[in-house]
Amino acid sequence: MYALVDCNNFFVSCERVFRPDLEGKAVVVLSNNDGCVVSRSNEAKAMGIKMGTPFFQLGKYCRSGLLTPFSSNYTLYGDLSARVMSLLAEESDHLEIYSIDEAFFTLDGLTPEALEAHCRELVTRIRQWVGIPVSIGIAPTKTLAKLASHFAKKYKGYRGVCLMETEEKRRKALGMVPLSEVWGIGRRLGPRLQAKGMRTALDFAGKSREWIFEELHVPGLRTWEELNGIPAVEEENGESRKSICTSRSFADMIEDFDSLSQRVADFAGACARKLRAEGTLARKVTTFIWSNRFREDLQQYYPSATYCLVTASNTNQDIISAALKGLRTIYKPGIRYKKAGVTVSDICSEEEAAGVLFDEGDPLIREKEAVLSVLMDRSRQDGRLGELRLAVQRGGHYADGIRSEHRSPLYTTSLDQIIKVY
DNA sequence: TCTGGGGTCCTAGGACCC
DNA sequence: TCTGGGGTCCTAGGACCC
Repeated sequence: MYALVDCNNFFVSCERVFRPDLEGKAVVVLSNNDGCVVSRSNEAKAMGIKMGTPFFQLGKYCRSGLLTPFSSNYTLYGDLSARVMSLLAEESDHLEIYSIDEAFFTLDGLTPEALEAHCRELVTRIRQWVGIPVSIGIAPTKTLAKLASHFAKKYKGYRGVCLMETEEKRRKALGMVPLSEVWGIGRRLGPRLQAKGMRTALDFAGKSREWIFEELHVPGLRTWEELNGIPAVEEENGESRKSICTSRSFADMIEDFDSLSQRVADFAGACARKLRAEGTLARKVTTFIWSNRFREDLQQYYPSATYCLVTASNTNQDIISAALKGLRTIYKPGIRYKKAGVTVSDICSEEEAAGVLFDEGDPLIREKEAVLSVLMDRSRQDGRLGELRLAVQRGGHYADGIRSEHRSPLYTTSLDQIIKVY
């Protein structure tokens, strides 16, 4: 049996940990740039505020005090997530962290009832020790466990834990769930299947294997098997990411090459830093720039360019210069750009990168550049020095210049704040 | 005025090989 | 005049997830 732990309204719950006065009130957390709603309290959901609503449309609620908005504070959410996950790690045999607010785990040698009792205890403990409300679903496959956790969240009677262990419960649950709420059926597939007369997850699970494969191929068949109690979703090997992306929308549109290249250099620098942090290197660097897709009156343009390094690297110099080469090939004057980003891919470990046959670089220079990148990392962390960076970079935090007008303090990770709180 | 960011997997089609 | 068969690898685009 798989258990799925899902933190309820996670970002909002994180903000409430340090603002208990907001319990029972309508609260939303906004995306970067204070762009749109990405997390809602139950009260905000009840007001009819949808996921993804542009924040500027909620001005009337905020001004009248009916709604409290927060800019996103990922340092805070990451820290509280780590606390929840470490608690779960202590209490389970095999924990698979699926996202910032979700994790699967198994427990060997327990009856379903004992597992359910254990999960009830966990719900209580996580609420007491970390302050975050969670729901847990237990079922024979991950997709069913996800469904069970939705039930646990939706119906108070479950007291946070829904066990779906029998065939009877499975069929009953599937019959109640609209198809589009199933894990793996998204906003395209849902309507498409509905048009074919399917309404609930049970309708879908009742189709023949052949029909599903013909219509939906491998991914659809996986979902179908999972709903029918056959495990088909593998664990993701979280060890090595296959790509790393850093991108931002700008508060204002950018037209000139120099400003854009400063941003791209900073995004590339952030990608290089993320590579160094996990001890990997990349061979491909993709630069992309986007015009403003909401401004139909302006010319649209969404180009990207990939530059392949001869030798995999994670130094600021290599990644930034590759990203700028890409930018030069796609930049077109006269377009007003709203967003840009850099993705590094074809990622390998240091051992794999070493011993390349046709290595064109000078090893001594590479060594020096690697040392310089490490010094740049340190200069960012150590406020005394000021930030050491390449002249082409804009500097400061790469997220500077985007709106963040409702940000909460770094309650758990800034020493000043920790002293205030305690 | 203001509309997010970061991932994964699969498939089809093209380029290339012998 | 007539022009095969069987592979692999890469990429772009589309679907999904949080």
